Order: sequence, then C-alpha cells, then structure tokens
Amino acid sequence: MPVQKVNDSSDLDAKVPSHLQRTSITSLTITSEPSHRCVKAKVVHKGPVISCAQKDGVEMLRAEIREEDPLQRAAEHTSINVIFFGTLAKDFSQSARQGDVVLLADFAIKKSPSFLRDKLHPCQLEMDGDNACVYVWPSVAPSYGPSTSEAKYTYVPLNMLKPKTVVNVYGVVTFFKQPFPSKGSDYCSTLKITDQSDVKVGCNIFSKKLEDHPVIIRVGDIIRLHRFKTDVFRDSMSLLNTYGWSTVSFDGTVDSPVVPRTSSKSFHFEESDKRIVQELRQWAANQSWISNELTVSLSSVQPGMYFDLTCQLLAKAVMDSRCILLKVWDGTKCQHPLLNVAVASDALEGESTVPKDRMNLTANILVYDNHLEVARDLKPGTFLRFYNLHSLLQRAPDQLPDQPNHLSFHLHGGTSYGRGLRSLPAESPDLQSLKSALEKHVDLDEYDEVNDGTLLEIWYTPPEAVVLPNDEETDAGDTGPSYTVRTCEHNSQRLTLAQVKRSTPPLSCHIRAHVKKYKPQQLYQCLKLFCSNCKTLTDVPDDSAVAKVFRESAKDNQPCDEQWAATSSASSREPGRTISMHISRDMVGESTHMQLIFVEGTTLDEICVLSRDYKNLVPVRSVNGRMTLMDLTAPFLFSGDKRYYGCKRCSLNTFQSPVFTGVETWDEQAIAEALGVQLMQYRLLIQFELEDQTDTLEALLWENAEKFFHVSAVDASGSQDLQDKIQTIMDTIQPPDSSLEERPWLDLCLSVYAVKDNDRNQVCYQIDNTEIKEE
DNA sequence: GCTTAGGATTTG
Repeated sequence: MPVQKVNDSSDLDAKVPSHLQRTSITSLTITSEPSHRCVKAKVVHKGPVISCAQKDGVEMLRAEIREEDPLQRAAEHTSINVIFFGTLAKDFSQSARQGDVVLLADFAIKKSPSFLRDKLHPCQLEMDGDNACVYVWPSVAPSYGPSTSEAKYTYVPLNMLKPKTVVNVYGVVTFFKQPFPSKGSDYCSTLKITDQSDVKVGCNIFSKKLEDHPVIIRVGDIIRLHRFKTDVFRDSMSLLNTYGWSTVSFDGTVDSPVVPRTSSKSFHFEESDKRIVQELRQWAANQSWISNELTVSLSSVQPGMYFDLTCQLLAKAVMDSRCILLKVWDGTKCQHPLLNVAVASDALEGESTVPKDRMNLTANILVYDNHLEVARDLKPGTFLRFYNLHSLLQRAPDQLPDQPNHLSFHLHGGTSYGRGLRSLPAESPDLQSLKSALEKHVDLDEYDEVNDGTLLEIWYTPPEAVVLPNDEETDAGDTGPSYTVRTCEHNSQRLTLAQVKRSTPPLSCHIRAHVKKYKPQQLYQCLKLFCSNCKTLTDVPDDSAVAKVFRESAKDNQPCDEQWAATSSASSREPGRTISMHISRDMVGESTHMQLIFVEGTTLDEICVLSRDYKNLVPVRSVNGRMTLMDLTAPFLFSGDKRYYGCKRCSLNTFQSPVFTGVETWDEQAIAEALGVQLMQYRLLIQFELEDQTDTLEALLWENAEKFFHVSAVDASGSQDLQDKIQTIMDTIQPPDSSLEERPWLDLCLSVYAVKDNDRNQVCYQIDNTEIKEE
C-alpha cells in the first residue's frame, strides 16, 4: 500500500520509519544520497495522470510540493517537482489533493529537466517501484466523490490568454470540423470558440484516437479545454492540446440539462462547471451568430443549398472506391421530388426504402472521398448529422424532358466549411424531435416492404426469367380468404403483429391474423353485465345464485300491503308461502295496467313460468310489510325471455314511493327509472390471442363485439339460438383442436391504446370496425 | 516533450 492517509501532522511524523532521516527540500542536490531520507511538504500543484508514450504507456503524474517551514521562508528552492509512476501515480491522484501535506520516502533524486523553465528546483523527485511510499495528511476533512477530491481548475477568459502558456478555458463553439485525418499521424479537430469577451480563438486538437476528440454537434455547443497551450498565429491567439489535455463538451441549449459529453471515464466536474456552462449558454443565446442558425429539414430544403441535416440512416451501398450512397430520412416530406439512386438489392445494406421512396421521404446522399471512412462504419438505423451537405437538382435517368428535376444530395470531399458527418449520441437533444417525426410513419410497414422487396427482385430479374407468381409459388404466408371484413373508412396501412407491438399508442391500424386461442372457452361467459354509469363489468349471475335469492326472499313471507298497489294473493304448494301479485293503482284503468306486475313469494322457476304470460314481472319481497326490491344479485325484471339486472353500486333506493304515471310503454329502461334502478347493459367480451408470422398479441373484442357477430348481446342473453350462433362463428374462426394452417385468416381493424393501470401505462389492443362475413 | 492545421464550398 504505497499511499497511506493519516489523520494529523503528528501522525505523519510518527509514521516516519526510524531509519529515515527528514531532509529539507532546499538542501537536496543531485549528489544527495537519497536512501534513508524523506521530505515533508505541502502539495501546491497536482497534475492529471497521463500515459507516457516514451515509457511504453506507463502512467505518470507530476506534482509540485513546497516546504512550509517558517524558518526557511527566505530560502531558495523550497518547491520541487515530484513525478509519480505507475500505480503510485493513480493512487496519489485519488488520495491526495492540492493543499494536503505529504511525506515522501524512498524517492530517487534526478536532475530537473524543467529547471531552466520553471526555476523551481535543480532536482526532481521520482517515486517509483515498491519501496517508495507516500503518507498523506488531508488538509481538511476528507470528502467523497470525484468533484471535490481534486484541485479546482481555473479558467482563463479568452481575451486574457498570454502566448506560450498552458491554460484551461471554456468557450462556445462558433465553428468546427469533425475530426479528419491530418497529413501527420493523428486525426485533427479544428474549432473556433468564443466567450463573453467576444474574442474568437482558434483551436486544434490532435489525437490518434478518434474517441478522444470532443463531440461537437452544432455551433453553439460549449466546450471545456484542459491543458491547452496558447500561441499566436496570424496575429491572434490559438490553442493546441498539450500533455495531459482533456476536453468535455455540452449542448448549448439554454435550460437543457448540463450533461457532459466525454469519452473519459473519470473527469472533474462540479457545480461551478454547471454554472459556467449555463452562463455561456445564456450569453450565446443573444448573439446574432447563433440566433440566426436555422434548422433545415427535408421539407424545407431548397435546391443549391449547403446545409446541416439531422436524420436516420435507412440503408447504404458502396458505389465505388470514392463514393458511398447513404439513404436517409428525417420523417419530413420533401417539397421537390427526391432523386432515387437505383442500387441492386443485394448491394444494399439495410431495409428497403421503397415505401418511403414512394412518399418522397428518402434522401439519397452521395458521400465522397475523405468521408468514406466514417460512412463505411455506419449501421442502418443510426442517427446522423451531415454538415455542409449540398443539395442540387439532377435529372433522373428515366425522366421525361418536361418533368421536374430531382433533388440529390452530395457530401463532397474535403472539410471546408466543416463538411463532414457524424453519428449522434443517444442523449443528443435533436434526437427527440427527429424520433417523434419518424414515429408519425410507423404505418409504413414491413408488410409493404416484403411485397416491395419481391417487386424489387423481379425488377432486377431479366425479363425472360420473370415468373408471375401463382398460388403455389406465393409464400407470403398470409394469403387466402378472410372470414372477416373491415368496415372502417380510414385507410391505415397493414401492420404485422410485431410492428403493432412496437408502435406507440394511440393508433388505429389494420392487421391480418389467425385466432390462436380465445377466452372465455365457455362461451356463455362472454356475456357480461356492464354499468354505463360506474363502468362495472360483472358476469351474469348463474341460476343457482339467483334461485337462492328467491328462496331467501320467499321465506316466511307475509304479503306486503302498499297503498299504491292492488294485490291478489294465492297459497303456494309449500306451507307458509304465499304468492302475491301487485299492480299499481295508478295504472288501473289505463291500457298499460297489465304491463307491469310485481310478484312476491315465488321461486325462480315459478316466476319463469309466469313470465310466459305476463310482459314485465318485477320480483319483490316484504320487509316489515313494505314492498322492497330483491337483492340485486337477482334480476329486478323478468321480461319475456330476458332478465334485467340493476347495478348494485349505482341503483337508488326510491322504491318506497314509485311513480307509475305518464308512461305509455313500459320497457326495461322506463321500469328501471320508475324503480330507481340503474339498468345494467348486456355486453359481449372475448379476448383473442391473435397470431401472424411475426408475433402473437392479445386483443379484446368488446365495443365492436355485437357488430362483429351480428348478434345483440341482450338478445343473446335470452336466446339459445343466438348463443349457438356465436359458438358456430368461433368454431369457424378457431376450429377446436385445429392446427395453424387450418385456422382462417381474419382481416381486422385494430385500435392500440394506453390504459393507466396502477399508475403504469399499459398498452391494450381492441378489435374495431370488423364484422364476420356471413354467407 | 511539439509534425499534423491554422475554416473559407465539388465540380462526382
């Protein structure tokens, strides 16, 4: 453990092994015997860890330490450079910082190569190997995190730069070139930066490694340069990276998050950096050279322009040794017809662009010469920015003389005007608007691309080899008649299920799929009760539950006696149970008087028998002599074949004084209102597991279910025939025990929508605007 | 311990 921390100064002295002799820095000479000596001093400068090319990439760190013994204040050479090597350099970098007191032991004493320049000390100390050790007494309480463990950097305003000094600066980028190969051994980045002093300073960065170059995306980005050397070139100051250099860049948008862009894994960044970035952003926003920046999209590009384009790579093809074709889009439609550069499909890497070509969305960009190196490595799907892209009108090969010329794009060779291209980092702010523009076209689907791909292949096949596809040879896999027909009027593109799953709701689309499974398997369970008021959805109670309510209600009943009702009673076969029928006195004498009868004391079976002869029967029970509705688990109304239920949650208890006047025809709705019952609707609900070649997906048949089956849910509730009809349809579209091939295709219109479920957005699918074909 | 570039439209 070569670097150790101690708690105080005396601790530091106690750590000195007894064989070591404390030596003052001023007294060190090149001939001093280094062994058994140690020095104690304060760190006044700590450099970064750098990798030394001359020493096989070994890591090095330079620090300057100063002896602060008051007695020696007037003495010369109280400071000395210390070079740490290898792991010691890294350890020291992490453990010590400016202001700490350190004790160094077992160093080597070497001639200082910088003495003439820095006048510090004729010697320097070199800390290397296993013996050398360092004790550190932190100057203040230890702190945590990288932001405070290093010396604070000072930044020089750009108008204060002095020639031949090494500085740290901040600036707003006013011009830049993406890194390009220099004539020497490195890549070169060229930038011009400015700051609140309004002085513009040119800057060149040389590095063999592309990833070490700063990520500059647009004019207005902010860059921080550490350890850059100043010099005068053509009467103005310029900056060049020097040993231990680093750069960090930031987006320049006011109020956007301050996110450092760097390839470095560890770098110094603190609150003050954030403030500097925000101040520069604010200042730059009011400068004309930045506020005049305009964004050009494919929809706004004009012929002859040089402009920057943010886009996504769709496909690429090598044209020749000096030219690559990049097919891109930005989701906007060009006002001018876009030139399509025809490439054989086997030479094209990436998706077919045919559907997008057709909508004039694909820009064909020819990339030349020095830009090939970047273009070659790009993968389709990558988000890109082109700089100084040239748009020009060109005559298409097959173009008739009176047709308009087509717009083509060239990224010419060279780097003038910052010409170049780069892939965009994921957090780039341009990306959000680009992605949302692209998402507007999710309906340009693979289905079309499959077919268009087939067309393309045919296009490139010599005429004699063209074979018209017949049924056997067509293996798109989704042909054949559909058992359903879409009734929607919109003209959405057809998507595969995989595409549907990738899409962003809300969306309406068309699909072609089989039904792999469905729920409920017991189809009568697909009949549901739905309260349109509180949206409660429940199963229709089964007969045993309803019969139980009737039995309980009829137990020990005494016929109720209501002023508003005329009653007739009869004994049942069971002792102690009286069956009573009541009608409203209001209705006596009206034509409607037999339309609504209240029945008390029956079993479920008995009221079913009675309902053959009477139109509307409301089962009631007696509670302390007063007529009361039954528990709403049971139907509140028997009407012919149908039973109607009330919502337990929403029904009001207004039965005490029912009003039966002014109604011409008693239907379930009128009766529910008179009784203060919230009528529940019958609905059909089935969950399909849909399947195509790409994926499976669970979709509900709900709002559209009655239209789908051509069956009314309420009618089905009272009709075995209609229930059988639903069963037959289901057996057709999903024959029991069928294989995939035996299941027919369904053309479906599908709604994709988001539902909040426990505060999480869940995507749901519902079959819409689709009906079964009836022969 | 210091070459490269140091902005300034291809001509396909």
